[in-house]
Amino acid sequence: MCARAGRGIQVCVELDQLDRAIIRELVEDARATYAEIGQRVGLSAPAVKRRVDRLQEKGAIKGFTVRVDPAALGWTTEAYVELFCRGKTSPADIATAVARNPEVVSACTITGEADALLHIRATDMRHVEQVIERIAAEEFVVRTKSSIVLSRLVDTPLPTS
Amino acid sequence: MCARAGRGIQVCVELDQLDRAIIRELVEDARATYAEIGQRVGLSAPAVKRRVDRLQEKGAIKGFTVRVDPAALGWTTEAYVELFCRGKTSPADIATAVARNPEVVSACTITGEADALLHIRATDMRHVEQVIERIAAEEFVVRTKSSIVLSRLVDTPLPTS
DNA sequence: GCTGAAAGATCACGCAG
DNA sequence: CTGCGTGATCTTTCAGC
Repeated sequence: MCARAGRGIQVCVELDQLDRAIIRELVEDARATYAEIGQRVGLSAPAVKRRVDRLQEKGAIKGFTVRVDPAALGWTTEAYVELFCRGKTSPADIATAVARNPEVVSACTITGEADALLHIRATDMRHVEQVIERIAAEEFVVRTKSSIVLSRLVDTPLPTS
Repeated sequence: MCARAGRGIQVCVELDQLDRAIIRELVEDARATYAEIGQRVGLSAPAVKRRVDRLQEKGAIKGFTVRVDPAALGWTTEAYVELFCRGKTSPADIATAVARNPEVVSACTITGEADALLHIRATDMRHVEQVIERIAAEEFVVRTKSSIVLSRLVDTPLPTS
């Protein structure tokens, strides 16, 4: 994933400072015009477009989307669920089981006592309960441990530095 | 946040099916043209734009961004950290402390044994350790419990239903 | 990086439920 | 009275060079 740049400095997929500046701008406002972005980072509009296209081809930019307020769409309740699985459960098993539940917005295998951690968004507490029940019913799940989110303090897709 | 609609049915900030369809399209590709979105949802381009503007004013749409591959930017390591705080620690205290660390991409107070759960993105394991140390050094933090992410299975901003 | 042709955004206006 | 569609105009994109 990471390659060695000309000067011998470790750089990830060859992103220079201009690429990073462009991405910063796009994270802020992905509908800004190329001319506007170019002005901020010191490039012409076509140059910005070429770099954005290249970043998309390289996979650094995976697409453009909209920042939505979950509450406005009715997703007012969220929970984190630790999954304790039996002996030989593969990440793939967990992935397929979890993929059947659209309410699971994030899932990963982790170190520690639990095997996986899920992040669930639901419409209300009853809905959360239903999702947890459905997941707990999977044959490889031994036990679950849930934490309801009381208040969200931070939510950004990436570190802002 | 939620208001009562004409017929007495509970609707969140008055989003109808067309608004939801438009948001679905924008989540998929926020750089799609209004004409293209209009074609998919059965509206003209100006009508789509008007609705998008209105959704932004209402706060349902908070902005447009780019989906970035964290690994491409060097954020290859992630961890979840449970925070155990002393007696009377307010969410605001946690928020301000956590805000000093850009590596914390998500933070919330939760039910259960721990008081808060943080999601950290870092460049490597040493970096994770540094961030945890810095947070653990906060005066109100009694103890932390960390889980390193082994492999990410799911990562979407919102439920896809 | 610049330029020109093609495409999209945006606005005012007229019209329907 | 709110909301959609149409057509004119202005801006942006994008492929030459």
